[in-house]
Amino acid sequence: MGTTQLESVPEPKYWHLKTVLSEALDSEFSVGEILPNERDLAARFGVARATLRQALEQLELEGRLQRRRGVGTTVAPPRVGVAVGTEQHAWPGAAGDAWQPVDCEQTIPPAVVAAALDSGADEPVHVVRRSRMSHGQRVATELLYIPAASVPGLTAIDAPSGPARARAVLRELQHLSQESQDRSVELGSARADDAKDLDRLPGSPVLVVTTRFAAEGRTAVLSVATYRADTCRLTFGDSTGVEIHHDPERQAS
Amino acid sequence: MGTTQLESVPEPKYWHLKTVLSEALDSEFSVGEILPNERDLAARFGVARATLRQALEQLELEGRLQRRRGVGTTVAPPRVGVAVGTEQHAWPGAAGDAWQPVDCEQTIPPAVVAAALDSGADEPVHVVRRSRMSHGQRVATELLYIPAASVPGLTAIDAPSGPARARAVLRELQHLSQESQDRSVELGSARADDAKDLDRLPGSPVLVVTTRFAAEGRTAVLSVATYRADTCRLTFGDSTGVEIHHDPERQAS
DNA sequence: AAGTGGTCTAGACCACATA
DNA sequence: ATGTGGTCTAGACCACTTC
Repeated sequence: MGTTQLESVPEPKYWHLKTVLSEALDSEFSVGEILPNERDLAARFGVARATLRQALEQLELEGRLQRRRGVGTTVAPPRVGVAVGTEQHAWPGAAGDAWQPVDCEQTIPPAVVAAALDSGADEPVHVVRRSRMSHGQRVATELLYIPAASVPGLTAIDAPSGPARARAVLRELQHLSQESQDRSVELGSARADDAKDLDRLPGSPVLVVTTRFAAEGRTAVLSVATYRADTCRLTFGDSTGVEIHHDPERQAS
Repeated sequence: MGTTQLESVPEPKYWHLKTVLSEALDSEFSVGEILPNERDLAARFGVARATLRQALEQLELEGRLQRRRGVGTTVAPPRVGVAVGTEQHAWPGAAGDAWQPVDCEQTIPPAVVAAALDSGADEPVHVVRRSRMSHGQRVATELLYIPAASVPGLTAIDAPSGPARARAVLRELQHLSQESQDRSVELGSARADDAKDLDRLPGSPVLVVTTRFAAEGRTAVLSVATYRADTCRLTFGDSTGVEIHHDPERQAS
């Protein structure tokens, strides 16, 4: 065929825009620098603001940009690696883990959680809330579901709620001997309360890490940890993790 | 306070819409069923189509819906758990792994990859492309970057490219003795070629699993695997993984 | 040809942060 | 008060699948 292949599959404007912006970020901007506002940027590229926003959204999803209402759009630092797989046979709350107890209450868990705990559906459990900092920033919140059977020695002498209670529950947990732990990671969107903790808007993308700790043949603890997907790279395994980000579309030649 | 708290923080329409739809999906629809089209749905809820789409986008992100251009919107099955952390000290291509070699070529890697391989920036490497099926569906594509030094016994007698070549490279890899492997997981958006492999549109959310395999004190293989974030739940560790999805916003009472 | 989801426009108003 | 990003509208046209 002697004919020239001219854009038989024209790429969407926002996609092209994203590529252009991405290259500009690499070459002309430095971390923390603020970009022109959306209206100006849209005008500069000759597109509607909604189209420009579609490109910005993807760049934010990829961790290249950070947008804050009322403030502006800034160039994001590279994602921070947060270790998830380390403490192999330790319980939550073991010495030196990265989490900070926030609160604790005793309630009936959601149906899906009760099922995973294979406890009765109406059985109340301890729910410990913790948060995790990294590089001076809140990167995750966690809910720990702990059946009463997992902390038999727990007394009522401590405060019925609050950080002190949370620490008491976790302390009691250390007495169990752990058999195994299963972990899974999936994409989710932040619930209202998690979003608030993470300083994001509700619905922002998060990585949900669900861990089930087993002891004495049953599920002793269920942890649901919610990490900011825009700023976090979850690392597993032996060492500190690889650092590969935003693969350029084309290979260097 | 005797006053009634009336929506001092009114939630966005699309957020409320998402909640309503989510509940409808739980109670009134079954997996695979097709929803009314976007124009009808928008009219039914009295919102603009763009607003309705914002709700649908989030539900798709959470793996509750599947949308296909020209076809319609269907209720998605629960996410499939795909094991990522199993073969602890095995190389890619070891007997019984879940991957299928697709192609192989020898090129200069992107700069970020070259850096992670700590090889010279202009050093060509073998790039093996593989794909992974699960439950009859393509769930991931992978690029393996393998420096020539990692496969010293490789001969040129096989085809210079194609699946046969890929298998030859992987076979050669098994001779090395592995020291460690690091893994990390982060959110990304599908590049054009990956999107095609995964039967998604470019830019759709993916989970990028980067694994570095070490041998003889250096990086022997770098794997960048791209999983469909809408359909996959990545599982690690001892067993098959927990199954918790779409936590209802409020706890059961 | 008809129907679907995907892209795009040119506006408007709102919530939030900052000065 | 001003400026930012976030939400929302009512259209239009395009790409794709199916009939």
